[in-house]
Amino acid sequence: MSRPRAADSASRARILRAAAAEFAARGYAGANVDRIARTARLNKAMIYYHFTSKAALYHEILNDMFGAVRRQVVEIAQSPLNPQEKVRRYVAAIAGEAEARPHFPPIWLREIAEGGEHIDKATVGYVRDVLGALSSIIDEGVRAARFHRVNPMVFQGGIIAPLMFFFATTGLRRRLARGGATGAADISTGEVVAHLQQLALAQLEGKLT
Amino acid sequence: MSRPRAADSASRARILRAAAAEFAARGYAGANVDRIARTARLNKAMIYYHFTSKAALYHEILNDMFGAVRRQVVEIAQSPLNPQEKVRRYVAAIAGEAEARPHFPPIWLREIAEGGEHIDKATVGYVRDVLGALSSIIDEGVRAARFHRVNPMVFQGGIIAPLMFFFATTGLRRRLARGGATGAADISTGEVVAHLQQLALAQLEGKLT
DNA sequence: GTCTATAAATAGATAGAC
DNA sequence: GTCTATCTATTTATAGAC
Repeated sequence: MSRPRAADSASRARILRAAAAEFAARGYAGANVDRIARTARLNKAMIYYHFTSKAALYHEILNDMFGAVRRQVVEIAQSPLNPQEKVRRYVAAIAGEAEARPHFPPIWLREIAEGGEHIDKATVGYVRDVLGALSSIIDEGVRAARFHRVNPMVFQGGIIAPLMFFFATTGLRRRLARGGATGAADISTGEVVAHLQQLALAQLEGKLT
Repeated sequence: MSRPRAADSASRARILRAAAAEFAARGYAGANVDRIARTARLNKAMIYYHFTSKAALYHEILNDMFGAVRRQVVEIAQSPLNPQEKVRRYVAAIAGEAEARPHFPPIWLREIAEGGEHIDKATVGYVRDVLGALSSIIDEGVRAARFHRVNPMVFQGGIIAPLMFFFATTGLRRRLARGGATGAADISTGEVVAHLQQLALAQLEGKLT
């Protein structure tokens, strides 16, 4: 049998963990396969035993991220909750999946910066489904006369971009605070999520005008 | 005299333009000095004639970006406008400087992703001043009993992150639209700026609760 | 100021032993 | 499954001619 046993999967998992950290810290081009191997307490050849290439390794990490978000968001959209509650959970779900993966926010930010250079068809599908689920939640609220119609892309950007910004800047904000910047210090995840939930609902309920 | 004449400055400027585009597209680690030289219609040696290193070249671009934002924002904070108008102009100023430099949003997003790895003391100073100016605008509004007090960092993140997201995703959004995503198509800069101005003021004026 | 040529280091990927 | 050794290509940086 060629299927990996427990010990094999363990080293494969170590590679994935090490690679996620490396891609997050240095980006795709800056990531070093040899360093990934050392972090995983293995050698370079093992990476090419488990994965076809540096690119394939990266895609696996990318699709785990976007796949996890899609799963959560589609489930929320199909649930029997009311539209307001769905929006709150939508925000919390993205925050939750990002917080569960320290590499998520940096990799997400870099992909946006590259214009989605490494985004393959599978990833495009995930993003399409996430935006589709969001659209259906908004539609449901509009039909129930509780929401105003908003552009899903503008709405989504207003939520996910600040979220990724805050998760990714934890270290930088500390540094800025030491450099004399006001109010850059620690803000809790809960505060930011609550704030963005409120902001999201205020937009949908037309409280801005 | 060793000061460059017109022709010299022209090639220096071409290097800076080419480098900005390269760093934006591929990130610091991914940027290739030889490709920068070719884009600038020069050769690699000329880059090391005008700049001490790849890192020095990058810092010059970074500090031009953050310096421009600081100049604008400090001027707005010190102007005799009312606090609401200052907030509107604050949002528009960041959008304006970003739009004037196509490399600005991608480089900004990448720096956030790296936790400000390439941010030197000069850059930290710029960011500190920008947050300081924002804080003074908020304080002014609070004293005039027009604004509620908000955390400047949370507030700033809610504005600049969506702005950079939208500028950086122009190409990607078209691709997602072709891939079947709803509402991902073209949204104008004016719309996004107006939306974020409204969102900013709604927060400060306590319209969210 | 601008070029060619090259040094010196680094990195993705593979061969082949165990 | 795991390793060492190595090939090959790329890349930052510099020497030196014009």
